[in-house]
Amino acid sequence: MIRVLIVDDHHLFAEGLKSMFKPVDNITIVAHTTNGNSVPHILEHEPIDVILMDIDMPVISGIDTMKLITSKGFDVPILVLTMHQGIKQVKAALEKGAQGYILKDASKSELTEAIRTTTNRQNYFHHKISDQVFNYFRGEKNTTYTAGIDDLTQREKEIIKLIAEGYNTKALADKLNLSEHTIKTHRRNIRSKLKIKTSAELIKLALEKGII
Amino acid sequence: MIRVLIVDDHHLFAEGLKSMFKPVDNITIVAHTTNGNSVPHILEHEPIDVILMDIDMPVISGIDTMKLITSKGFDVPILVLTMHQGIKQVKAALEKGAQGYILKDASKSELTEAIRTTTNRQNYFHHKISDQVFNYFRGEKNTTYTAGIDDLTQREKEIIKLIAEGYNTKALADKLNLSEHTIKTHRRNIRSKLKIKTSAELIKLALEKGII
DNA sequence: TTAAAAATACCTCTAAAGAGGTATACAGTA
DNA sequence: TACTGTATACCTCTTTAGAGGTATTTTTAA
Repeated sequence: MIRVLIVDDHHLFAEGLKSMFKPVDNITIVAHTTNGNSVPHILEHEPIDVILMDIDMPVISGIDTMKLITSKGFDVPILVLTMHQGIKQVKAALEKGAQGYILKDASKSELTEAIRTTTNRQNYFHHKISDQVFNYFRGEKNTTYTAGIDDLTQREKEIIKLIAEGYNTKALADKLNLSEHTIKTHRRNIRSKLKIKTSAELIKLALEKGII
Repeated sequence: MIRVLIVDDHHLFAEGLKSMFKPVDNITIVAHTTNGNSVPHILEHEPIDVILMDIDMPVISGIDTMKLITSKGFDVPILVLTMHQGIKQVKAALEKGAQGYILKDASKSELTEAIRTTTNRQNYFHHKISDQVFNYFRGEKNTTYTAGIDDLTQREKEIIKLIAEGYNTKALADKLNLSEHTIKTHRRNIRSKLKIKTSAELIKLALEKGII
């Protein structure tokens, strides 16, 4: 019997899945949480074969939850189950070690197959996803997309967070007790590292990549 | 036995609900469609006590589906079941004659109660919704920081998406074949509606609230 | 301990955003 | 019909961001 943990803020969805799987499917939902932060605790007390992970959740995102799980030393295959089919989310999930990616408009049989496949440490990608990934890598020279994000310093990340809150250069200088020149230099370095031109782009990237 | 029709583009969600209700609940999902346009046909051939209606669907929206149902002369109570808790969607649903409104993060018992209540032609509103409606009619400034988001027009949302991609005013004007003046006006209206000052804030809000 | 990385700071200049105003055309609705 | 919301467009003005330099101090890692 495959023991599944669901991490999803939508109760109904989780309850629905719980009811959907019968003993004959050899799949059972043993736990459900709406808060990714509680996942390590669950993993300590309950044997879990695979995690069904939503991405878009209020307290902590699925991506961050995956980071948390890895940092705590757990090694459980994660099947991302979400509505989002954006290439950026897919990529972020892959980078954080997701074993599979399936959309919420999939059928039961597809989900069953996905759970079985990922539990066995094999990759599963819904056809809608794999098509996108294929096209993406076909159109991309080199994956410079994440390039730079890991180069960001703590100070730079701190500034990004404040920019997202609406701080401008002057306000940042006041807040951090720095000169506006310094802030400008930081902002320039950030733009340069991430290869973007506007703060709007910056915040989008930062949110998608979990910098914020 | 309450006979339910689900209109939702997410297969898994519908299948989950189908499995969730047991005979003892006195509720049964007799039909499921992902396309609102097929609802009249289903209603002609199948006795339905209540419709579970999603709002955000690709071919035809839940709101438009409700209009369609009414225009064809059908009189079936509709329980809106969606992720959106924006006052605008709630308002639109109410205007189109929805009997109830419940969110996808509700529990099974809440959904069961909602189905029973709406089937009996009584209104059901999830507490998160009724709170919002109450505040709205009291004329309160949206203390929940969803302020203004539901007031955004399609054009404004389109522009927000492009801003997040790094388009500046001039690039937007080119892309949308508008004058820079028009773009500036749109940007100003967006900032005004969302009560923010920078594009960075805008994108953060937009991503968090699912506008993008 | 020295070299590299990070954080700090200053300079000039142009491009863009933001804040204020007003106004017309058009669609849908009461 | 009149009203409302939306989209469109133009005007001026100030503030901010962005792009290009260079350079010092502090921290961290080799």
